[in-house]
Amino acid sequence: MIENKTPKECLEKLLPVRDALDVFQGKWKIQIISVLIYYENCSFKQLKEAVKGITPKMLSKELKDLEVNLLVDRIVENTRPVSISYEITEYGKSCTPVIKALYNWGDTHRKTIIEEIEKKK
Amino acid sequence: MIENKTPKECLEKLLPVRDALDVFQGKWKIQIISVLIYYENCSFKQLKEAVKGITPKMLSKELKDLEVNLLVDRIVENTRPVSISYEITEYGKSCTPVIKALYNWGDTHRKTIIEEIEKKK
DNA sequence: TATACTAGTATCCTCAAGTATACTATTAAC
DNA sequence: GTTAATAGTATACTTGAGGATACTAGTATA
Repeated sequence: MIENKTPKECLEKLLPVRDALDVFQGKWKIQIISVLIYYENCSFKQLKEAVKGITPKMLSKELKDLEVNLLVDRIVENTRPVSISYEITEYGKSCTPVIKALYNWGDTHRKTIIEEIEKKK
Repeated sequence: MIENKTPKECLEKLLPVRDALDVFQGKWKIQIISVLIYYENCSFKQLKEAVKGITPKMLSKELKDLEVNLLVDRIVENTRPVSISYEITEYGKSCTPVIKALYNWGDTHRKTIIEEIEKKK
């Protein structure tokens, strides 16, 4: 432990991280946001297909959570039949750096793990 | 949905994100890594205090997971009594951009939420 | 009228994450 | 030999995330 670093400062650095983790908690939210940033908007069905393995129940629940946090809009268009689309909000797009960081790390991590396995052979 | 964007490309962009999420899953790992990046190394007790709310059982389990993923080292020093410290590995430091992105987002998010509440008054 | 598609909801279930609390081994200091 | 500190482990429990499956409402189309 480095002595000039204080528990107080450590806690202060941790608080915003905890806030972010609260919002992104779980297996699906970041994935849904990623897909919506990629496509800008898409239907329930398209989301369900893009986020592999998610059940309609979870997708529905997670979308509601994301709406509450102002990251996603649910748009009902008055066509016939009504078409519903989910859009990333401007605010939702602010998640891009988080997703990019996760992408880069995940990409490197996969390569690192493969290297480790090769070494052990 | 933007037509020139393909489900295939979308999936490719999502895969590394999923890999990262797998490793960071849960309420505690990112927080532990954050603290260890801040302090570089610290004892079990210091970690327990820095990561507010974590129980020794969870901390112990999460540290083992992080060791398996090569992000953290458990160092036993042959002093008397033996002192044990947890260190972030060089590889573990590669999480820094992820944590910074989460920090920045969480910081902004808190301000955004406060603004929203003010608006509604 | 029957079939099919979209956008979900309803129900039941499992399991792992996380909590609460107590306890242990080792050593030091008094 | 008693108290205290560190580094955990043990046990019992709860809860919610997530999974599996089936179902519904609304509309279109053949």
